[in-house]
Amino acid sequence: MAGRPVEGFDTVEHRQPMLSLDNAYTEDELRAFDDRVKRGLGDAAAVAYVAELKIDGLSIAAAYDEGLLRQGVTRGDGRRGEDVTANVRAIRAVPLRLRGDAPAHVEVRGEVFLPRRRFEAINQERTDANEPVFANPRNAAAGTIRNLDPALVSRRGLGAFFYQVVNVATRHESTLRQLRGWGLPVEPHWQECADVEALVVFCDAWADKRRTLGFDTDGVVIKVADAAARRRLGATSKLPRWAIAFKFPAEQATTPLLRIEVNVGRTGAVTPHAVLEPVRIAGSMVQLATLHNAQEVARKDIRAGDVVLVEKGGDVIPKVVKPIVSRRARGKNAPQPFVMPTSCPVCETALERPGDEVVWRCPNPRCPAKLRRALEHFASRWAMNIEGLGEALVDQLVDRGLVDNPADLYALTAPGLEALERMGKKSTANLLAQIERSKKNALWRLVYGLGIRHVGERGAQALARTLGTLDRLMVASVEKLEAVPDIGPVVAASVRRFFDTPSNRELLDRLRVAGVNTVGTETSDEGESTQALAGMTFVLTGTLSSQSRDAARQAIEVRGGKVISSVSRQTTYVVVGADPGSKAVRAEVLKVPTLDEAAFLGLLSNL
DNA sequence: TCCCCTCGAGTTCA
DNA sequence: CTCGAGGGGA
Repeated sequence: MAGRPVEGFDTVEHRQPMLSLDNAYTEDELRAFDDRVKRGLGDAAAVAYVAELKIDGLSIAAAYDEGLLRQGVTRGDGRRGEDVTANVRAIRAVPLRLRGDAPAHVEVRGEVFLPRRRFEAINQERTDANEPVFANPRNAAAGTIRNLDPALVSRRGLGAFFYQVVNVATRHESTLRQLRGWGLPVEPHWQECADVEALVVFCDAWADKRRTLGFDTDGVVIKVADAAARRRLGATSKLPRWAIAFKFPAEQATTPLLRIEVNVGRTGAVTPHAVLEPVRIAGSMVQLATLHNAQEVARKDIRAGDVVLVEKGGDVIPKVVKPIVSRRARGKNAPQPFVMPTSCPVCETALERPGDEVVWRCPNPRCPAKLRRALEHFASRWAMNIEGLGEALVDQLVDRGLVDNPADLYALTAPGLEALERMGKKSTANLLAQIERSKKNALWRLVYGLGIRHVGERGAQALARTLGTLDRLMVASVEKLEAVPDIGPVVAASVRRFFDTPSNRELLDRLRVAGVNTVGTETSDEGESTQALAGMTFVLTGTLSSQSRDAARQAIEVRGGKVISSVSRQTTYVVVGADPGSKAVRAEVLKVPTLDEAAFLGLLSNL
């Protein structure tokens, strides 16, 4: 849709062509530009520049007569653009009337963009309405500005930043101040750089910092600061010689997919992931990316040996977007479609896929991979919370045959542990103390730690709270289990099956003998405190500076509130920290009230 | 039976 | 964080 001429807009010739800029992709190219500028000016002294963030939107020219917005034109091909005046008027960020001492006739240029939050919200709405989503904020902004309905443009919530006054040559810094004085928005992070070294520092810093901004930037626009120097440098037929665009390294990259491997999870789920030729994306080297399941691999037709497009969006977790089919080898060496293995990569048991599920699983209860994952889960923070028992240690314990199931952890001894790599006296003592401490955990932690299918933290809490003791849980009939709040037929059957399995009963007997708590509940957190947040549900997103997410969660829970993981219309508040994710957007779409950190702390303290 | 709200499970890099 | 799917109310 972007780029295609839309019927209904007049074509307008720019009085001054809107030039594009030369690009620099590396520090070296930046220095080369500096050298050209110095040569052009005929002296080797340091040249001062102004660096501005390059907004990833669409360029626009706005003409004001007697201070009133007369016309808005898109960049088009640089010589002629489309008259989109009605839509530009509908952008709140663009003033209809200039303030202060604006000249009688003035044309300003800037960039119209869609803030990321609005972009996400609009795509969410489009998803809900079963409409195609926009690929990125720039396309969405372009689509919006070329839409024929100004009311819709207004609703979309476009932003704008201005950076140029046509035919007025002052020092760039004064131009920006002037624009602001007239009431036009100016991107505030621009900076004067005394020389090319300062430029390099600026570009480098913003390559990362830009992610904290609410809008997309794709680089830094660099201009010679001094107006007289700019005039002397002039322009080629297409490009000014006094400016350049430094482009940030992309958030996407293409890289060869070396091979597809499969992983075995705690539940036996076998999931494929891509092993990539390491590639730098958004500041870190990416080497692995999950492919979720065989269906997904087939749907995207991703093959080992393909060159693939990988991205790391707002999210941290990289994903394979698609194969670059045009770069796929042909003939004898052509990559072959991925074939899901039929047996477990670790224990070679034939994989099973129940009914119409998507996920293949290893059914072997003694599969070493499952055992490792199960032990890690048992020891994890939200289960038995045994600090120091992580992946590396679990591997050693299993490899040496010291641990075959969670009960074996309680039989570990100091000499046995000290024989392991990186386990001195101190680490050993700490670990044994942690294991000892875990015996006093609340019952629900044990129930959760067992890793019963479909029983997560909440399910475990419901079961422990309602049934009270492990003995009652173990013998509870399916009917009795279904009577537990939030437990339905699937979970009930899964619990029953777990406790009907002899090896599991044996495991529990051994845990009991070892002294692991099978009756009590967590120290009561009701009664003592106020229940000021009773009946309220909260969703947390982003990072809070005052406390960890767990602490925030506890703070809510001791006051009787509930913390849930996804936003719905029923959610009371969404607490938005720094760098929030999609939940903040969903809150906006669903019109759920949000609290910033200060408001959240205020709520907690005012009780 | 449908739909909305939740929960469970798997996941990357430094 | 996201996806898929279970639970439960309408």
